[in-house]
Amino acid sequence: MPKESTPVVGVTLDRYDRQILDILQRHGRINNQELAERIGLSPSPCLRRVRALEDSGLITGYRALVDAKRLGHSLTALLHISMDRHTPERFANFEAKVAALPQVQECLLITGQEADYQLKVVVHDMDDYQNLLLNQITRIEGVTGAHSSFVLRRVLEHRPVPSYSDAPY
Amino acid sequence: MPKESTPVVGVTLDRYDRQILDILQRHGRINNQELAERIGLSPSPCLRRVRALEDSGLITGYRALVDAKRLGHSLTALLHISMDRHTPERFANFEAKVAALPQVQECLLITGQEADYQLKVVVHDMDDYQNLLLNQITRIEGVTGAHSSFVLRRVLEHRPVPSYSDAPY
DNA sequence: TTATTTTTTAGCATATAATGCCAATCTAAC
DNA sequence: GTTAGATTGGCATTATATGCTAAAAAATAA
Repeated sequence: MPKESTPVVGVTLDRYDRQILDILQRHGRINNQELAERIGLSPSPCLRRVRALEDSGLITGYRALVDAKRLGHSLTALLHISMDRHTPERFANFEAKVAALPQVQECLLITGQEADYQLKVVVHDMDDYQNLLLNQITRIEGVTGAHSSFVLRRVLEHRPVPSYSDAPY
Repeated sequence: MPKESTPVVGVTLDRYDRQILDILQRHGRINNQELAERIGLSPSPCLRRVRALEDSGLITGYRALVDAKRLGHSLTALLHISMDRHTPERFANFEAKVAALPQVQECLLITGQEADYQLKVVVHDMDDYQNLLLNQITRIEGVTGAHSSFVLRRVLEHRPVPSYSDAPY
């Protein structure tokens, strides 16, 4: 085990792996040759490491980012949802209904007395939002409350998860 | 303009473009040949369209997704921050300070009386969180309040932005 | 420290994919 | 229908990914 390696849950990363993760989180479609150059390895071991990170499940996928506003979705909202009862059935049903709504970008189960879920939704305009909220979301069984915040500006988004080396231990 | 096209702010998309956007948002590293097959075009026009979507700014980038938990970040929190004054200087300073913290995955300026910003942060454990909150974030000039929610489970994440055709108009 | 084992690498050959070009096809307007 | 413009498919070329092997590096044991 190299001295610079980082033992984590089932994975051991050295500085090459950390660099790969960092670069791919910023430039997900970089080709293997340039990635290899940037981390200071030749292409073949570099590719082997990328494949290993994918196979290990540490890299879970790749996504293109699109400009939602330019696609016509000018409104992004955070929706905090409260449920009446905290039973697995209630939750499972809610989650299935929400998963069927393409406007829902994200759904997190969270702690807190004010809400059980936070949804992030994108819609065309306020009319669409009202329709989504009143006709879709609040009609899901068990939903007792909904509180909306609107995103005025996206200051930071899609930032890389820190490598362990960023942490102060 | 083809009959199936979708006029948006400065962009006109037909079904091929919409399919490309949808597929690349799910499989950001798919190769051009397979992408071309899936949308029913030959590779060369397919690639030309992808480049056009990138050049137009509709596709803003690509990201690898990593499993934060397996990287040692077992705690994800949503942090709602209130500011004393809503001046550009206050905001700019806060945003710069927050951008320097690698644990901050996302920072959104939002509406609402309870908070001005929502941060999404990932940390190793509750000790780290406490340290981040008390020693870093609440010490930023102008921060008057912070309220934390913790993410219990990620139900949905990184979903594709709906193509316009998903909308009911 | 030195010898031995194990792991990882670089380089090359081969397979696969991306890119640029052009004739043919399709679309939209007249 | 006819024409003008845009888009496509196929091909040649260039670039990249992948698999293999010998060499190098790292880890382990003596």
